[in-house]
Amino acid sequence: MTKPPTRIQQRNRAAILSAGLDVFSQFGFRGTTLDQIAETAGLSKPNLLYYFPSKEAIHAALLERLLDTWLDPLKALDGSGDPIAEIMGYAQRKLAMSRDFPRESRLFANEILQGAPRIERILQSDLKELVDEKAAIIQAWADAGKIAKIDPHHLIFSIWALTQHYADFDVQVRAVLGDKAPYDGAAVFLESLYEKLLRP
Amino acid sequence: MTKPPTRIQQRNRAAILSAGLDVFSQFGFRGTTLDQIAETAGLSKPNLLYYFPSKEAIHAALLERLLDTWLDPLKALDGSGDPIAEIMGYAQRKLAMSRDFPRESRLFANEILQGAPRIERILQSDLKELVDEKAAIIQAWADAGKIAKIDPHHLIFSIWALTQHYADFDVQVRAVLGDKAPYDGAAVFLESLYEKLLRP
DNA sequence: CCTTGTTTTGACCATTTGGTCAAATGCAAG
DNA sequence: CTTGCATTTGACCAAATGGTCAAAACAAGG
Repeated sequence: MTKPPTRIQQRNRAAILSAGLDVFSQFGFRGTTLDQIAETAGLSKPNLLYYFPSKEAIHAALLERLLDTWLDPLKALDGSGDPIAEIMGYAQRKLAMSRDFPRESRLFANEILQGAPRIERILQSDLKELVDEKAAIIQAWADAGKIAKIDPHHLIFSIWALTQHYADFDVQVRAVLGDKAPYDGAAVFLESLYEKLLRP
Repeated sequence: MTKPPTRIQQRNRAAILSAGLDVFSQFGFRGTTLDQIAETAGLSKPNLLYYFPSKEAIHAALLERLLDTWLDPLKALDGSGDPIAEIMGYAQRKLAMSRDFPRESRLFANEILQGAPRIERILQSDLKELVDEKAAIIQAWADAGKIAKIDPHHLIFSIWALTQHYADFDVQVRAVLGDKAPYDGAAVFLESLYEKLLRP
């Protein structure tokens, strides 16, 4: 029986994960040092390693937590709902995740950029399975004439690309937009884009 | 007067830049080691440093070469051409760059993800200027009723996001698509998407 | 084949990095 | 206040890392 974590454990583990998210999402696994995480978390390096056995373990914990929630918006896409509203809702939920959890988005992006060594399996099994399932729903909608005929896989890719872009390329977006806030304009743009793309 | 490079110099500098592109584009600046580059280039580490004075210098040379060509497709967008064909052409050129130069795309993505420390200035000056100029052209087309009324900046972002996604998230795309080739489907999808989005 | 400049390398160095450990400190229940 | 466990830390280590340097190997023209 594992003992329940003390208050100190909860606080420090949370601080480490948040610090790790900060640093890993910016520099990737190999570009991140334990000292960086320790300093960001406000702990000494040996103290870090009292809570997590290794750099790998921190990274793994973050990835696991991420994968748990990352696909929720897609899972929520409901085959019995209104097609256009469902897809639109998915895109907007995903955009909200970019706005509210940009570090998570960048952590994921970094992992994929590096060839996804730690999650390739999951991509090929769980992710592919989920996407294929939802793509079939979208295909059925298209076949029934409820939405326009488009490739459902590329439709899903387009939602990923368009929404994550605002988190992953944040610096570039802000450099180009100056001081204008990105997300309101993005929401309007996406709404209009998918409205026109999906209308049969 | 600087001496012309010998054949050996040309060959080795090219090998180093190609190796650096391989490694930097995968692991980012901090995640990359000189030994990795040296091994990929088939040279010893001191020999590497005979051709480039430092890791920084290799990275800087790559970024400079990249920025030179990266914006060419957008520069080619012609205000006096046919609006829809021009934008469509830009999207397809950009998609071709993702297909033909995925390492360059990932090098850029890595740099932006890390906060663009080495190119933020350029983004804020040159890139913003270019984008604003082309956005004005697109805005004029919209005002004249030649294309639909959409936010030109977000339109440009959408082209970046949709095309670079296939290079930067290559692993994920292939995991989901299985063995189907991504780029033909992507080209068709983009064509249809922008056709519908832009038609007034 | 000799000279001169180019290219390559083995040995080396200081710093950084991931990680260990024994000892010290903090803390809460009895 | 003490005892026992949780927490923290300073000192340390081996390996990796970016980089240097003098000497060796090589190439080409005279």
